[in-house]
Amino acid sequence: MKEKELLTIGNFSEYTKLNRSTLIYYDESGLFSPVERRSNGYRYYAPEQISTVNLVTYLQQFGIPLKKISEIMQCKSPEKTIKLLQEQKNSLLDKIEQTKYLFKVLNEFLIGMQEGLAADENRISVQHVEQRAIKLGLVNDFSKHQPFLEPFRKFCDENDGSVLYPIGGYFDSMSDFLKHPSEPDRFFAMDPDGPHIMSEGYYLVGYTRGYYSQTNDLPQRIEKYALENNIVFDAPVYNVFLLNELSGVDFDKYLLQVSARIKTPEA
Amino acid sequence: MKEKELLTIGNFSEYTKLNRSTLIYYDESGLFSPVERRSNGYRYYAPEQISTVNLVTYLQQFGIPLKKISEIMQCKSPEKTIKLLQEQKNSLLDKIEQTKYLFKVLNEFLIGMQEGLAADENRISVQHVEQRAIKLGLVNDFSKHQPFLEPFRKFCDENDGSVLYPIGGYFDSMSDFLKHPSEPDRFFAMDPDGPHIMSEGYYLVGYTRGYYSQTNDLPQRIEKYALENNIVFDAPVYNVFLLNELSGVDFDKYLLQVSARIKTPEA
DNA sequence: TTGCTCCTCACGTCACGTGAGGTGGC
DNA sequence: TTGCTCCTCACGTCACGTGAGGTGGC
Repeated sequence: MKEKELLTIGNFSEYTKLNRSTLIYYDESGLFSPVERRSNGYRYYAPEQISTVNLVTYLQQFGIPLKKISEIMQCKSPEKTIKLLQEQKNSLLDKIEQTKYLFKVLNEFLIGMQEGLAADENRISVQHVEQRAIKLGLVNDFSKHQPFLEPFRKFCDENDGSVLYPIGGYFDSMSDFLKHPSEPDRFFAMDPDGPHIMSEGYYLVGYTRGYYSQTNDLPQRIEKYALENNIVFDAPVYNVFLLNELSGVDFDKYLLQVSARIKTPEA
Repeated sequence: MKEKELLTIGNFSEYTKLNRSTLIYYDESGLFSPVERRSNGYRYYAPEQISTVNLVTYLQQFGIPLKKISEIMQCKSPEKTIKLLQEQKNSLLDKIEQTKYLFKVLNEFLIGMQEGLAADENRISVQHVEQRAIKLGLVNDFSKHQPFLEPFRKFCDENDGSVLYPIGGYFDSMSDFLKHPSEPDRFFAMDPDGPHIMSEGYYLVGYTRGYYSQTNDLPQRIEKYALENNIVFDAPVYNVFLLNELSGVDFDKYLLQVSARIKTPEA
């Protein structure tokens, strides 16, 4: 009666949706074995073992490695297990937050790329820009021996090594930008949860192609355009690479967008 | 000047927080290589490559395998990349939902275990139970050759193989439970998002130890207790294993909790 | 010259998946 | 007897981590 209800590995695999090789692996590693092993080596599982192996699958999905799961199921202390599961609860919460964060980063990437692809890159023009949350870094110090590296590293360290949004350069004023266009006063991250804002309003926007930190003659072109069109700069100036490795362009053709805040034009 | 700013693998590893061996692996697999390779085999990275390798790290965290990342960064079609990233956005959303779900499952496990550990398992008693969301399965058919398996499988298939909450047995009435205590009328999952409810009210609650689907003399004990105490059963009856593989008890000592709804006692 | 860094194998790890080649059950 | 299922190796995969043993740079 009981015998008749035992399942071969093939059937058990069907019921549990686990691959044969997975079941064999679990058996060999001592994590989960069939109730019966015949002399010919055949494995036979009891129907109730479906629940048991389901439990293994859950724990695994909670992020617990098989070795630990083995320990748990051998462990004779429920208090220890509860403590471990409590910790796992917290790590699941962390994972949710982390994934939400990654989602927003990905979104920023996409927005940037699409903006870059749609950009009329040879034109300099006044554009109205919506308010946007960002995270400003501390003031950069380019006086050290390695102009680019040290400040950049510091900025990364400020966010203590955690993931960072696409990063751009920030200049307090147009004159700063003109003086040292590849040495921003600060770095900033396009973090939609950031504590600072890139304020809504009118910006003079221009583009140029090149590798990171290359600005070519764009600063001069922007300055000239402003002069010719009676545009008065406000502060600040933002630099962002909209197209880069991701966009299938060559490394010396990355698209830099410069947005310089201006005094509202009398329209 | 430019030369001076190149970084050895050790420095680059420090800046990027990536292990040396990871960088070597990326180089060997053609995913990401240093700008310069000297004749002695030394690798030299440009500071700007920090951004590049950061991008790799992002994509990886989005859940894209390295091989695909390689393709993306070689790919000359931004449209294709955008499409892929859009898909990844959706899969991140799915992952968030899935993790939230797992969090709730884990919580149910913990609640069950703690209830099981705190239970006064030799006593039968009337307990007030709060309302709880659950998911009821379809009506079981135990007439087939494999009494337990077929219905259980069907229940799992109803939720098309997705993760399931701790599962219990549901009986339409006390008489059903007494007639066939190990063949519930339906299965149910302790899904806090489930469409059904285990309604708030008074239940006669008892416990017994044994392997899955073992009820021992608990049905009779409950019946006797009810008779002696003038308790009138309402419907339904719920069976749940509170302590199992997870709790460090032997497999023949799992703790079954039976909760039978009763007519509100005149207190 | 010393000590540190870099190099290249080679092997380990985790959780399986994929055959090859052979036997067993109905 | 046929065809299907089961078995045991052995090797592959993915994304690295960890030495061993040796050379190079300052």
